Amino acid sequence: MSLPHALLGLLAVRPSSGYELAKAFEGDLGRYAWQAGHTSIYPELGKLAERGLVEVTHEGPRGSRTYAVTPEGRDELRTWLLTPPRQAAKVRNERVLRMFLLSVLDPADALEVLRRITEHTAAEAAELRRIRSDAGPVVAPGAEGFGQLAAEYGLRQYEAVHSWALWAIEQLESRAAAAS
Amino acid sequence: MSLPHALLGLLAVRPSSGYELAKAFEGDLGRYAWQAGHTSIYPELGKLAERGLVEVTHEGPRGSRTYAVTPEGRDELRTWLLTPPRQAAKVRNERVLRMFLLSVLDPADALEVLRRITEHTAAEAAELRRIRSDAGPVVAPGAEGFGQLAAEYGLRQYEAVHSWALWAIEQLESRAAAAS
DNA sequence: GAGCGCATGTAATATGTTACATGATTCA
DNA sequence: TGAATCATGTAACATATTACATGCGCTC
Repeated sequence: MSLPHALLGLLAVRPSSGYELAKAFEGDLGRYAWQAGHTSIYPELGKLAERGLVEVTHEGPRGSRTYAVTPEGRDELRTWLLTPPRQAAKVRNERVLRMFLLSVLDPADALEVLRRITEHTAAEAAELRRIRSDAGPVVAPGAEGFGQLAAEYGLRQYEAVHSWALWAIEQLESRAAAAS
Repeated sequence: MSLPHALLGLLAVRPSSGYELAKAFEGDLGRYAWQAGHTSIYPELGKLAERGLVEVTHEGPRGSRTYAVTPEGRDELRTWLLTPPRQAAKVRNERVLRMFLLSVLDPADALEVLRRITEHTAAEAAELRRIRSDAGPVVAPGAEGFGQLAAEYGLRQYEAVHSWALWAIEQLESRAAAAS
């Protein structure tokens, strides 16, 4: 259960309201690492506050409450990040599941899906490269670290899947040739 | 909710008992794509059987029941695989979450974790390459497709994370140099 | 003042995890 | 015959999703 740590991490970057945290999960975070909706975030913030790991530092308009990590919360987060997970963390990724199950389709269908994957991953990677070159070299020390980490991860991710799909297509085609 | 489709997919490769399916999730599948324990598998098999997507084809010793996909189940699986997910599938991956949150640690701690990541991913990738070369070229057409897909995916995955971690280390070090 | 986005929440339902529970078969 | 593994399941608890619900504040 990593939601509390995800929240501590986001709040360690910048104090935020539950609403802002929910937005964060819709971006790169939810795309590559962890997702959560506001209906799980609000109760979890309550629990973290009870445990003294976060606190409300500001109340704004429309009943908004800005939370920040406490020193205890920062300790907890640091310990969690520095302690290697005892067991290889398991994963839930529907995209990858779909990829693996392609082998049960007949070759024509599988090829069709694999081609879609190569197109999609190429487009996403190109977009990330474009953004990166627009942004220019990273200078601001410490700032924006999070988004940069995510973007570079995403780029390598799409490249890896792209290369995998090309390999899979080649396999399928060479098998088809061998069978004929 | 992808568990039913994961089960249909596994059973489409080969009819199996709930116990065998549970084992499958402990391997590459659970490592890269989707995890599930036996306590969710057994009830789900029951539901799939009720919906007519799988059926018991054999009862063995120790009360074991072998399930197989029905034609309806195969249709359902094919439709699911060929229909692109309307919305970008979200992800739950604790390892990636940990990677992204590294930016909240102080540089010395972050570097330590990043070095561990480079070592770990290099070792895993090397292991996968070793297995691949042991296995020799893939010849059996159709057979073993699943494990091969997973192994090649895993290899590219570890290479991607390795390269990402090296990039992140470089970033951190150049920032440290700029700040001094 | 109408509509949109901000901002928070609860309730019902579904799903997943942990702990508990049982018994058969195989192999040393 | 004792231990390990096969094989299935239930119950209690934790967590996540979906639907519902409310109201403020800003902008046109």
